Amino acid sequence: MQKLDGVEDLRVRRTRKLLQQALIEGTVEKGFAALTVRDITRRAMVNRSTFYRHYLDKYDLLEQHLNEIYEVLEEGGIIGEGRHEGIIDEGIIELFKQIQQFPDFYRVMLGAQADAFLSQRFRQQTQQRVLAYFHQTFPEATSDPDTPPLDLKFTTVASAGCSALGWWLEQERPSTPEQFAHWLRQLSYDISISTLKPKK
Amino acid sequence: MQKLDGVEDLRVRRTRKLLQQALIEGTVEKGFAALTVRDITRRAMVNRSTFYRHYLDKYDLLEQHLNEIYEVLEEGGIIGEGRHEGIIDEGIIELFKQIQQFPDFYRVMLGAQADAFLSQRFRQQTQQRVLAYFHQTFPEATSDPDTPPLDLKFTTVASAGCSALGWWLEQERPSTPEQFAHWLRQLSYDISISTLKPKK
DNA sequence: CGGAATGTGTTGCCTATGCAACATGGGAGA
DNA sequence: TCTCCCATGTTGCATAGGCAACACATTCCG
Repeated sequence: MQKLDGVEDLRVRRTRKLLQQALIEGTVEKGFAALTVRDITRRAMVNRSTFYRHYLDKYDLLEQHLNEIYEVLEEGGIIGEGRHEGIIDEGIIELFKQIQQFPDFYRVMLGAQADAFLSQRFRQQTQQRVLAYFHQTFPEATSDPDTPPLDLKFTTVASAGCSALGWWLEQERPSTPEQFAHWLRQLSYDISISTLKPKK
Repeated sequence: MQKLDGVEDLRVRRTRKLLQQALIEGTVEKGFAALTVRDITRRAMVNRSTFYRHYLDKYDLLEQHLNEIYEVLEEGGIIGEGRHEGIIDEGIIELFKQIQQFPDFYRVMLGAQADAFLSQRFRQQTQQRVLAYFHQTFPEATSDPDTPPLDLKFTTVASAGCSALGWWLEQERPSTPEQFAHWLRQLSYDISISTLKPKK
């Protein structure tokens, strides 16, 4: 429906935002599994039939919400077009500042009381994106035959990043984004990136 | 437009709620005076022209929001039809529980950094309502000629109640609604109500 | 077992809202 | 002073979304 300009209509953006918000809040309250489409639409003050004009079901809503989150990150130059160092230092710092904009979202995705389904989904997506990002950035990279395969390294980095993020979100007195980015860089750089030879 | 059933349309309720919410948040951020209709509608994700389908201007929005808040309180039996003791103990306790549902609202109305205009408006409205309530509840009440006139007493109670509420909202470790209601009862009861002779 | 209750998807019609354009007015700066 | 800019209100037309009703699947309970 209205693929092209429909996205620009204020009503469309508002409806989708309300539904996504209700998805997160609802998951916090009763968990993703127990959440019905009715619950979501009631909370969002959106008619149930309207839900189906945008999404196939609650899984589709989740999926699209994830995608839009990633788009925000990519537009911010955090993943994707950015410079290579970008993802290591300034990029990660930017990421964390972004995260502080959506605290509920990330808490449900990664925090201590994260929803099981959402958390798994998020990590899967993140792994895929990180893999794609590295393959695009270092298209012909190779690693020493003695070391683990590249994909294993990337996957490990992505997973470690998610877990570290979850830990960070739960700290009482969180360290600064800068400090945390530095730690994360140390943790991940040696695992995988140091052995790469960027083709550029 | 659509006075009767229009109120029931989900879109209408949603739009009004979003605008009222944006009013409060916007006031917190930059103050009521500096807030423009554009600011409000942008934040609420509502078209500016739609704003004027519901409200005359930002003052009208504020006025109607106040009225709806009071309606909620009255529906809850806190003011109005309630028993006389209602407003003194159980009623006040209920009121405070209600208040904890709209923390932002009351903080802007009464808290330490309250907006000057909103705060004044709210106190005015509250005084009027309290006056009307007492006159309706004790239609023929009289007071000792040596003591201050009834209206002065009522006004004082209303004002004191607002200030006490503001104080309560700013406490780090807020006392329970029950405890606070008890204090407030002691403060206000002797001022005015103790000398009344309810007609009913 | 059988029925009541509840959730999921879907459809057609009506309406609230978005959008674009306009006139108006006030404030800031050359 | 004369612009330029921005906020306010207002309007006509296009459309997203509300509502009601439906068929169907499911759970639950006597």
